[in-house]
Amino acid sequence: MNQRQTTKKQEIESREATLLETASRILLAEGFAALSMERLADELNTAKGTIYNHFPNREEVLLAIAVKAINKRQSLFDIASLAQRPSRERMMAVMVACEIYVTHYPHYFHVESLVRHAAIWERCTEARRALLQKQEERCMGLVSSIVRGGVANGDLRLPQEISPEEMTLSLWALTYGSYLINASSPSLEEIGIKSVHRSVRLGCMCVLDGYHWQPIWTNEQRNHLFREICRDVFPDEPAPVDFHLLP
Amino acid sequence: MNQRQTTKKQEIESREATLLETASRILLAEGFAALSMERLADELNTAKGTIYNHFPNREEVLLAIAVKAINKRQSLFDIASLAQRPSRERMMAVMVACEIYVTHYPHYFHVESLVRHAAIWERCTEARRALLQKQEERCMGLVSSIVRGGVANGDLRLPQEISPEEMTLSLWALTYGSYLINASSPSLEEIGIKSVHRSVRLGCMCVLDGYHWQPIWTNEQRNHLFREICRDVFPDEPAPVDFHLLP
DNA sequence: TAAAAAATCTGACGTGGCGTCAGATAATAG
DNA sequence: CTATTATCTGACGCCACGTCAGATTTTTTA
Repeated sequence: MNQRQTTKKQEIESREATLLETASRILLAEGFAALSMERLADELNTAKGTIYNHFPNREEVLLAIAVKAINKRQSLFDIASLAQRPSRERMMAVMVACEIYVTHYPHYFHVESLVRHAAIWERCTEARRALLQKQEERCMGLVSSIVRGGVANGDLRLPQEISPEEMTLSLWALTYGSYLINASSPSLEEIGIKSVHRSVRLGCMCVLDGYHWQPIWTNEQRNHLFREICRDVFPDEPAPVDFHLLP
Repeated sequence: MNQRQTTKKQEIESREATLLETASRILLAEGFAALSMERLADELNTAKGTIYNHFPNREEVLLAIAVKAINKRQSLFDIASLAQRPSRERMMAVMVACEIYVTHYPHYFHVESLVRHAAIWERCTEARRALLQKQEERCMGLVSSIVRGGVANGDLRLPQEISPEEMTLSLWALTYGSYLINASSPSLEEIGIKSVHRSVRLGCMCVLDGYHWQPIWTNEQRNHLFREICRDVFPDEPAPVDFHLLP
């Protein structure tokens, strides 16, 4: 009896997981427009009403995927910030984490940005939105902690008027902005940008150097460390394509 | 006869303008969801079919607004890059242009980012998309030209491996990314970011300083120049709120 | 100026997806 | 084995999209 009870609950729970996987697959293969509740119900061999038992509307399904996405991102950031390395290398590990995320989980990145649009955001429940916000803040917090760590042990002397959070925002904006622009302007390469990844790396390095975060590396050192971090800090993730920082 | 001909054509043309104004108004006041073709037809006292004579679908109306938006942005960039000032000040003028754009034409900024999403982008005609792309590239080009100018007269010595376009991308990504994050995370201020404008200014300055673009300014000089540029280069635009760069 | 031709406008119509809900079915309790 | 509760179902009402045959207006032609 008790066994059956859990069996039923498990069935419902596992359906939710399958549902999100199916939705992700459709989204990745055919885009947002193709993701209809009818379609989802069909593919899951269930009725539309059942889907609505799990999510109050279509947008909320998206948000649920976005939550999975940010959890993945957070786990990558966690690994990066726990690396036993000097502060600046930990920061580089976060950069590597971003690159892995964007390269190997592009649909996650896509959903994360999609879900931020008012048309979608506004239709979601406060509860799930809070979930996303909290994780977002936690990700930012992890990066800010690395900055704080750098300040604490003297690798970095942040100007009085700049908080660690503001430095984090700069780096995140640079990264996020670059990948968004890249996603929507396929012609970037035609106008002199060889690789977005390369640009993001150079841009972030410039900001870190700009604030004199020690040690300042040569290009050779950067490349070497980049590969080392891919290998040692993220042994379980396939390494992102290694565009050389040097030409 | 000829007079009448032009009269009719003018009517159609002016309708298109009214249409876009009405659409902008709805969009600004009630968001994308509220912008339906029915609604547009109603407000213009015309039939739905007539709207479809102008635009093949709803998304294309958005894109048309985005084209107006980017034209505005381009005109601001034009003014900035034509200023009779040292290269680095011209670059700061572009930063001011961005701030004016985001502050005083927020709906334009919003539409520009909205239109980039695949769900909308894909449904638009190639012709109009090309229009937007071209203007986008022109805006990037204006900024790259300022970088080139700085290199040409020795204010800036760009590292071998970095093209002017890559530097432009960094600055643009930092700006665009920051404002997007700000738009979708109203809680930024709670986590230590006093003002996005301030963060963007500091971030861009850090990049410019990072590449040693001369002259390097003190905070006082930055603030002073910022106000001067608002006043002298953009006398026709209301100045953006002047958050001090210093605390 | 009047009739014919062309351009433009119109709104009813077909379509498709959203979200609901009364009734059917299955699970659990007594 | 029956009653109660939980879950599932799919037909339904609704709304907005985009179309198109026919009405209306404008332009051309004679």
